[in-house]
Amino acid sequence: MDIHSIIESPLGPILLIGDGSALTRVSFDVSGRAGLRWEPTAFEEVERQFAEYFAGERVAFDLPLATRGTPFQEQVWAALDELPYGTTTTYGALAARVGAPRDRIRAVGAAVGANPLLVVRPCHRVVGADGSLTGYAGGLERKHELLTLEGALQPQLWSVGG
Amino acid sequence: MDIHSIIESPLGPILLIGDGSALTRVSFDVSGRAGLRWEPTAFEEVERQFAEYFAGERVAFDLPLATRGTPFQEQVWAALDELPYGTTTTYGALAARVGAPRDRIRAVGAAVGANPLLVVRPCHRVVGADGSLTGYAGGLERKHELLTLEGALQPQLWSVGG
DNA sequence: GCTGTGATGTCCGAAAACCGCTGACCTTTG
DNA sequence: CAAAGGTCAGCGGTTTTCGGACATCACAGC
Repeated sequence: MDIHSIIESPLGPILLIGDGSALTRVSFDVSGRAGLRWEPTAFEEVERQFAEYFAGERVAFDLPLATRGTPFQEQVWAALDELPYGTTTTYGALAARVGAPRDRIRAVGAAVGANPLLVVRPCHRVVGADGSLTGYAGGLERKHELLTLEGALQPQLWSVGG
Repeated sequence: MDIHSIIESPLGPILLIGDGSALTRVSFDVSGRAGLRWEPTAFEEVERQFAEYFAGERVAFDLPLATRGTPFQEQVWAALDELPYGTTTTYGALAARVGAPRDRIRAVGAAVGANPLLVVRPCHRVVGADGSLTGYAGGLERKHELLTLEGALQPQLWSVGG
């Protein structure tokens, strides 16, 4: 049975789920934790790193992670892990990075959308080809706030995210 | 990763599979153990009880079991566990026992056929309405020998089994 | 008796339908 | 001309649907 905890953040409560030795999910949707054991003490290190991140004092997470996806998803997620703090890239550039032809871009988008580790695995750093914030599991508003925190948004883009 | 072993019996080699704490499969088909760790010492107690059973000195197994099936299958398998040594029942009677109407008898047969724990979970004690041995994952001959060992076969039925 | 046949429930695998955090193109609009 | 909005192609994943296979049994016909 997996364990979970909920921590507070400037963007609202965050649900953390783990398998006892690694983090398996990070979500802004705190529902859907049926059958999980409540064990907040197991997430103290995670909570500390999140606090530092939201304070602008941490640019990368250093935590044991364990996620499971299809080979294609794992490939895309691995590429996500290499996006530096404070930068953005496009779905098209990400596709090129994993060697996917132009016609698989949308599949890449779906894989990004399936990312189970919000914030920690920075899928929020992927934007549309024209710089627009196209989608985010935690809501576009949170994507906007995360990128603002990281200083990745150009002023003129603020109006685009509208 | 699951573990396995193979033991010898009067009916030929038997494949045992376990999850480390319970028995998950017993089969006369020793193929299909790819990716399983060979760990015979973990099955010493199982082997002992099998030896006693085949020597006619044991009428019931007492082992930790762990099998997974659909709710319907679990229901049928639970009924199997209550069939006493040396007796037989019919698919129809078994169906009635789990509260299944006449029209589900064939489904009960399929569930019996999906039993992953041969011998231990005595699916060999289920015969046709007319006493014929209709089917067995280990082959009808072995079903016949098991029932003979248990003294459950009437002399006139020998000819039925062929 | 022996054989053939039909009425059914469950399960599995294959196939198909459907949905997405896209991007390029085209049309419309001001 | 620029910007906004609609359309569409193409792919991976997930869910749904569908068809067939059965460790049956009763009955009819021979």
